[in-house]
Amino acid sequence: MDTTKKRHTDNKEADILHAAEREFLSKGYAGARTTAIAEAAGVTHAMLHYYFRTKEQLFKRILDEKLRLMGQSVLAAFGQPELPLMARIKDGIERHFDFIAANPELPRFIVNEIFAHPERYELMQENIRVLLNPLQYSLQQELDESAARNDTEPIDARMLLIDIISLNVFAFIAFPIIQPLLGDLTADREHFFAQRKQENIETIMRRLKKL
Amino acid sequence: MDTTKKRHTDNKEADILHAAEREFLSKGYAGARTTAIAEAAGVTHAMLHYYFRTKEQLFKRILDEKLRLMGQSVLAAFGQPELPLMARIKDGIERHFDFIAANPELPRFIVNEIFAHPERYELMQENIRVLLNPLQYSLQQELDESAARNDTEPIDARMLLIDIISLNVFAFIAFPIIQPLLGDLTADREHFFAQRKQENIETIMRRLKKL
DNA sequence: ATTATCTATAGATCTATAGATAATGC
DNA sequence: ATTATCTATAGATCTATAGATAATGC
Repeated sequence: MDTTKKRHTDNKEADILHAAEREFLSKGYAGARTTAIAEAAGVTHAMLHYYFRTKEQLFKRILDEKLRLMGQSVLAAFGQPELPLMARIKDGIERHFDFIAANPELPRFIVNEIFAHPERYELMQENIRVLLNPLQYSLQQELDESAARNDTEPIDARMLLIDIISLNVFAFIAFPIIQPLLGDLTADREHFFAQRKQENIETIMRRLKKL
Repeated sequence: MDTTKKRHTDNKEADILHAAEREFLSKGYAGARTTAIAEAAGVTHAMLHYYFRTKEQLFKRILDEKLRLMGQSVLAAFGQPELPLMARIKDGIERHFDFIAANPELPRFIVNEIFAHPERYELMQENIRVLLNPLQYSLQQELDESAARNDTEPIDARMLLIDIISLNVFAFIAFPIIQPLLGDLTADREHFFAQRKQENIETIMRRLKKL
């Protein structure tokens, strides 16, 4: 029947997970329907509870996976130790931007669900901290050394990362709002985001530049 | 009974609107319950439908008001025509930041509900465009003149506004995510956001500075 | 024997309305 | 007479499970 998007495998558990991901990412926990997930997965509704027991447990599987993915994306983006500092940061901005561009629903999903239920986040916090702390410290050390050499402006590595993530993420999150307001600028979606990427690099490079 | 947060007025319609705002802003449309709104407003559930007919209509009242408020906040922030360009932009960043700080739930709410149902946005689009277009054009003109005098770097006004809004909004949206990761930095919430405000001003001023 | 799947339905909400009653404004 | 309010309930979902049946692996 539906050979279009979600061609079902012979693995119903995987089909359910895949359908659940799409449903939860687009509708959020409260808006998602287990019946819709079952239908999209091409299984009867009872199967969903057979494999995952409850809606909450199925959701937790998806959320945890996405949290880990989000943390790793930051790590992967900036973990190019062979490059000199400024090139490494520029490269990191691009990699992180590309990751968000490939997963534009992710930030909204995570931000919302953690806001709605902060307790869902508790178990993952430590994992993500362990993942990101080394990056934070090594980046801070490099920034300090570079500033000591008068190559760049001194800055807190955490503030720099928030700057980068803010610039990279927000345009994707807010696109449905700004698109109708900026018709011509956003008419070509690809081109608009290519411009945003360059703008973000330029903004951060200037933030670090010694004047 | 509950003299704490939502002391009810003698105006039940206003009480319902007030309770609906809190419920919708914190839970979103899908997560909000009309029974919870009625209870918080101290009215019987049927009154909600008497005044607003449906959940959707009540929601639309809140969403439209918030959309208008969000648009006006940008206009109000940057509409200080007596100041020279750079001072005006710096002042605008601060005003806009303070508005978000006073309404930290607003961006998430708007962004989510428009994403979930873009059609809800259609009627308001034109209003907001009319509101913001003059700002965009006058700002662009000033930026062009300033760049022509070699005082600042040339930039598209829309890109600059996206930069500012990204930086100002994202830390509030993502606070529940980053707080546990940056324990010491975010321990004092007020202080953290005061730092963010200065960081955003610095970043944008440097973006515009002629090197 | 165990695992996977289906049908049918319980039980819990949630939105919405019908219809009666009380309050209010001429 | 009109507007505001309450009680009671219809009707629609939605999650979850019970229990039967089919498929699978030794």
